[in-house]
Amino acid sequence: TNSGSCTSSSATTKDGTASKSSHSSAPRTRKKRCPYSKFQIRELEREFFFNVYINKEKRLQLSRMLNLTDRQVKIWFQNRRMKEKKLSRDRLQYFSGNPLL
Amino acid sequence: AVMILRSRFLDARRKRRNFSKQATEILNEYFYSHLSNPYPSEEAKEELAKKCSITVSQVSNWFGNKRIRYKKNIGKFQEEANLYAAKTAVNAAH
DNA sequence: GCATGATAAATGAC
DNA sequence: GTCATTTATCATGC
Repeated sequence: TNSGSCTSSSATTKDGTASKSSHSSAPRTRKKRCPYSKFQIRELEREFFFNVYINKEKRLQLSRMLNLTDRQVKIWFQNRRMKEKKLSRDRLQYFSGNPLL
Repeated sequence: AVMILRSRFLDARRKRRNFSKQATEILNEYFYSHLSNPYPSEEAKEELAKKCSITVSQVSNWFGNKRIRYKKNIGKFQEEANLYAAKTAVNAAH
């Protein structure tokens, strides 16, 4: 649904060394949250199912294929692991006090 | 039967239901009486969850949403803030 | 039509 | 690495 608005490039160009300037407080603008496409999610989920922890090598490969940064892929896996943990907790709580079991 | 429960669990998550009036009351009381530091500890969250009959995650969600939405538009919540400020003042007097 | 609860990217503490 | 959080977005209630 979203198309090309968020694809890669935005802040990745040369990152960092912008050191130049912005004196003291450089509250570098927080990167705007951009939802990933269905395709990106499918590929990320596929790899996650295969391996909850991803190699550096596969991470680079996947980031290139999906037009994401390695950092974004890394963060996605971290968040995805947290989601899995929360799902487990919720399942336990939901099915524990169930009258039909 | 298991499948029914499974599906029921799956769509029970994003399907939103408003909290009870009493629950919102309790959460707001805590929020506005800790306005300088509206970050309840894990223990406080558990107690709030129990009193509101909701989960700890739901308490965290509520405070996360409340903090950002309050910060983004303090004016809109001014009336509400005064209301609960007065309420906690009365409670303190008793 | 917004208010509200839940989820998805992104950051930072540790 | 985990994990609480911020922020925008999503989906629903009314």
